[in-house]
Amino acid sequence: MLHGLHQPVEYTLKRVTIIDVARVAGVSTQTVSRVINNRPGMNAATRLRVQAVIDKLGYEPNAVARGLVTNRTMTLGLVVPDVANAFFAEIVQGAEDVAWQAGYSILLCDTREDIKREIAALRSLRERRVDGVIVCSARLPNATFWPLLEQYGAAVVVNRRAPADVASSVRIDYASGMRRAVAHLFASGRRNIAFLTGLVQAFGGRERMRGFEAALEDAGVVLANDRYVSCPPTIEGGVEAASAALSATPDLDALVCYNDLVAVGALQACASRGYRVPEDVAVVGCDDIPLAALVTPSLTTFGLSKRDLGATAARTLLARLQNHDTRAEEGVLEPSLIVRASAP
Amino acid sequence: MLHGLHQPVEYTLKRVTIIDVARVAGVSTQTVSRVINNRPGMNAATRLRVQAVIDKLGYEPNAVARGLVTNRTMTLGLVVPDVANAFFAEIVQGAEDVAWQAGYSILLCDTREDIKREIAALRSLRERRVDGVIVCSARLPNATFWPLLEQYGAAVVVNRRAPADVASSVRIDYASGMRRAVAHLFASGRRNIAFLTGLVQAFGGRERMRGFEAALEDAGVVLANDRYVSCPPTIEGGVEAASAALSATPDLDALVCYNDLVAVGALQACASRGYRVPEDVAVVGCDDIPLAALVTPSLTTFGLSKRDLGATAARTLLARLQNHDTRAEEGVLEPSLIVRASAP
DNA sequence: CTGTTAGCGCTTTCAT
DNA sequence: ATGAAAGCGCTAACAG
Repeated sequence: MLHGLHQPVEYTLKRVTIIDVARVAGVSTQTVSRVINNRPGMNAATRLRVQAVIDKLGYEPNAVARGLVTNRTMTLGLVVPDVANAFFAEIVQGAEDVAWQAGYSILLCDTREDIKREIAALRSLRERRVDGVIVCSARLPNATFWPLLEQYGAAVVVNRRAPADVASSVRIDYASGMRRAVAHLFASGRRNIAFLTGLVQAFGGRERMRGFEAALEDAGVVLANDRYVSCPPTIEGGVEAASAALSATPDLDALVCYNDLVAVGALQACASRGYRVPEDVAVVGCDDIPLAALVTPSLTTFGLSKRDLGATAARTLLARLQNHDTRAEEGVLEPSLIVRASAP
Repeated sequence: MLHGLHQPVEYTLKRVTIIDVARVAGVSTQTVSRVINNRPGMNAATRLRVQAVIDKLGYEPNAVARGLVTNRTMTLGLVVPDVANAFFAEIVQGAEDVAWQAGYSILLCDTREDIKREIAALRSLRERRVDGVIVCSARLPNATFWPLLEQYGAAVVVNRRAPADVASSVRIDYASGMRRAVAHLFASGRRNIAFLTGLVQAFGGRERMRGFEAALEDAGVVLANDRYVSCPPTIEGGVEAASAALSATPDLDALVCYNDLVAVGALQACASRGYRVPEDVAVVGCDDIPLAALVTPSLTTFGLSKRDLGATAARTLLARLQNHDTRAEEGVLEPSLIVRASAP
């Protein structure tokens, strides 16, 4: 085959390597390596000459080859159950931002709330040799979750507890937030309250329950069992649970909701049954998603920046990576109460 | 150093390699490689024996080493301007899902609407040797965008045109959607309309404008210049632009909006100025984001599943990768008109 | 059906 | 301040 004559562009073009640069610059590959890694102790003129060749040839370091020898990929795994959910999308954004600033990239796995896929994702990320992982997983039982995390040199779980030898943890203090939200209700004279609990098996659900009961105890209030209604954490779930609660106790004066979606559903149920919010019934949500400010009446809720949560998780992971630090951190972030029209 | 006696667990544990498996199983590394890659034409007993050793040792293939030799990382780059925006979050989810099913992982870059970061992301993904990229970029000018894409063997751009030798393209037919939405307005007797255009420099803005003008021409309607009001693509932008339009033309009977956020803003402006929607003024949005169904009155809009859009982009990219196919594809997806209360 | 040899592109270690 | 040699863990190409 004759070279250079009407040769078609190859589909997989051979890329410029460190060897090409070294040859053209008349130095060893080692010297080129020193330049691209910005290592000190080099003749300034040599560095400039090599850099010029790099630019001329359009050389780009191969991160895969580098990863093989250094055993670091500068990549973090991020596992979320549903990126289309604004809650997780913002966590992703916060984590990606911090990682990016530190030179790390994010391998994203959306498990679609599927436990099988969560397990598979954790395995795939290990094969890809990520330097660490951030995992948002509410459903996987500890007994299978923790051994999976232990295989990582560095892991951070979000909104869940983990033993210090397994992973670091960054979470919202739902208990405290819920306690203050319910206290706010009592302070404004509400007594006849019900709790739309969501599904209580997960960490966040249990924490909210703890906070709710702490607030009751603070106020010396005791509630019948039918004031607790479990429901899917969705608008539809909220509609149904609120309807059930109002049927059981028609003179209810407040609905405490698992999250803002449930609260929006509660708003709709109140409207369709002729209850005015907040005059007849106060409604409080949880998480402070963007929608909370946009519905009518706007929602009293508590929460914090999910972007901060993701950023904190990433910073925790990077600290562990960069300090070659083995001890786990526990970050518990305090949410703030946002008082709007639904429970003034 | 004595081995095995109170030896502390190393921070970076030496992992099991294909060589370890080969030695324990009493075969060559090649045979192990054949097993982990499921290659046909092997003695079934050998395969089983090797597999048993793999399981016992907990061997996990090193994707980095594999990537170095095969020149394929089974990783796709995905660049979006803002994952916290539901529009892009759903695209990410659709793309991730398709990629995952095909055994590919997603390296996510959120550029935060920053052109510099977009360029840097495209470079970083190249260094990481992704097999292809999906890029959502509205702002980067063609003159800098296209050369960047050309460096990739396979690229897909979303909601933007690209020359066939640069990238494939998957986009929503905004022009057609807008044309039908405006026709719907005319059909219900509206004549006195204004267009809150967003910022027109980007592809989507120009396409919407094309569709809007086509609808005018279809109906034989001519509009004064002050019926076009540009605005940021946000709720606040919509409030201001709608206010301006209603001040300029108090007897307006319809507002066509760049997207649903602008339309929500228009709704708020109408309410605060005493216009009833849809009795006095009809409002139509674009994109059909989840919020569109939740506001009061609910929003007439057009759009399609963003998840599908992302999935289509990923499928287009994978087809190119898997068929070693060099030719670009053009996917133009037709949005559907969703008639709700704001423009019945 | 299985083994041997070579090498992917880079950094590490040790010389010079 | 620079270079030479070795090897990271794996697969491709060929041989047997």
